[in-house]
Amino acid sequence: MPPRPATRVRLTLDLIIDSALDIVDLDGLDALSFRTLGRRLDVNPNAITWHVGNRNELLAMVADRVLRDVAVLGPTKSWERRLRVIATQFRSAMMAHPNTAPLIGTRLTSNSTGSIDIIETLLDTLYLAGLRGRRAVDTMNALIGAVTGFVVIELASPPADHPDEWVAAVRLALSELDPARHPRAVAHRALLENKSFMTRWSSGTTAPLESSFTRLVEMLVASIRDETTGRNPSSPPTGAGRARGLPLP
Amino acid sequence: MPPRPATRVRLTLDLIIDSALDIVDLDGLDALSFRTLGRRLDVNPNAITWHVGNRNELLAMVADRVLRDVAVLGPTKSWERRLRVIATQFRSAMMAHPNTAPLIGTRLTSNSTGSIDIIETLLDTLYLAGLRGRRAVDTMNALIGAVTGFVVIELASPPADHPDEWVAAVRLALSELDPARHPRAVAHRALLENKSFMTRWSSGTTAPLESSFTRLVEMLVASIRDETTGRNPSSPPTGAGRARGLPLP
DNA sequence: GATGATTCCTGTACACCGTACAAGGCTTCT
DNA sequence: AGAAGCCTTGTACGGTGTACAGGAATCATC
Repeated sequence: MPPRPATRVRLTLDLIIDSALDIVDLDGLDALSFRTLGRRLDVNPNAITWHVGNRNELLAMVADRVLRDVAVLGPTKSWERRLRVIATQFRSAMMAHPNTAPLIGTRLTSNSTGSIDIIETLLDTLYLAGLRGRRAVDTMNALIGAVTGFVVIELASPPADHPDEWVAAVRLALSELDPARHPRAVAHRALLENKSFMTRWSSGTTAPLESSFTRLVEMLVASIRDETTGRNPSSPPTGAGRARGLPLP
Repeated sequence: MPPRPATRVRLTLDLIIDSALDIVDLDGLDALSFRTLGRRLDVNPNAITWHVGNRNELLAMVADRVLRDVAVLGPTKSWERRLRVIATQFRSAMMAHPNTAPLIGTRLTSNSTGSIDIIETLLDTLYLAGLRGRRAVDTMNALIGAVTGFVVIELASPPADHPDEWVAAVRLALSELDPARHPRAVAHRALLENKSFMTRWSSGTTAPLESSFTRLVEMLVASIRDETTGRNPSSPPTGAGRARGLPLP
């Protein structure tokens, strides 16, 4: 190992955030401290404090970094496709850094510049779909809350303490279901095992709820479409037949 | 103030969880530590450790307590009403203890007994609506994820450090919107101010997104209804049959 | 009722955390 | 060269979770 170089590398906010994100990705949110970060950057922990001011602010910056490139898309596609793209874009961004999910779901703050772009894009898309005014804003909120919320919960992490016995407990509870008390659950058992909220033992990282997520997006899109249909011929709903499960002419 | 009674009050799990929840409700999640809890119960902190084993497990217990009584309803109502009731029930439960939102949104664990009941109720309700098998499970997941996720994010907390200047920053960003770059946002500014994700400065505790939440629930319900009532308003793309606003039996 | 085991609680100790504060080097401008 | 700022280090403090050893209380059993 070479001795420390004569000229120190200057610390940058970008460098700090990148390293912080690396630590979180690798070892989880709890592993991120000024000391670990300082060790990784070969720098006194307080140097980092000087740049970011505060642990909370550091976490906010990390969260912003994760969501940086969501919803920058050209105005090309139909509103349905746009909504789908934005939703999956967001999910992909979070899936790339699953350990940051608690950050996104927990704090109100978010870099104002980026979020305004998202809002603009969403409002414009909903305008395209035929929604106006208060209804458009409410719909946008419903979309944002549902999609981001779903993914945050999908990525919730299992208990770090005694994972194995916890897995065993969940499996046992599922296998011991009483057909008299929980007939529906019994009937769907195979579909529930590790594949549904509350009956899974893996986080979305290793056991993604992909089909449920697209189902959610399709429900939301369909409800907008059905509501505004009649005034908007724009797109012959691509994949609508599959989504709605109806026999199409 | 009377001196400490001769016979100590025995510590109970219930007592511990109640006190923990009190602390969280009053002073937030960060204020909950074994020491504060021990002080409140007039007990050595390690006594609590003995009962709960672990901080994480304590938090899990608190989360379970909050969601204890969700979705225990008679089989009476129509499936639409049932879904609405469950959704609002859940939201009310969380609103009663907003500071626990990060817990619910962050950890995978949940008391298995209670959650099976919720799953049973939901599956049964969706069966009533006409959904079967894999599709029913996916829909259930979509509902759970969307509803709980929405509320968790709605209750996300503002930065505790410098609240005032942060509020000012958000307001400023909103007032400085460039009509050229963000026309839709400008047009809806009044509807956005503190009333939408990313453009609000208060958490859902003081500024609930009520109308957006009911909008979400209605979208989800409508999409199920339109999908399963098929037959009569079907073939949406032709525009002849409006799928919206028809009163249902 | 005495005895022994189990349950419940206290005390102490340790490593780690965020952060406040003083002081030192380095860069850059004058 | 000197001054002024930015950037970094060192030290210290009160707080955290938790491991561990032991004391007290309760209970079961003889």
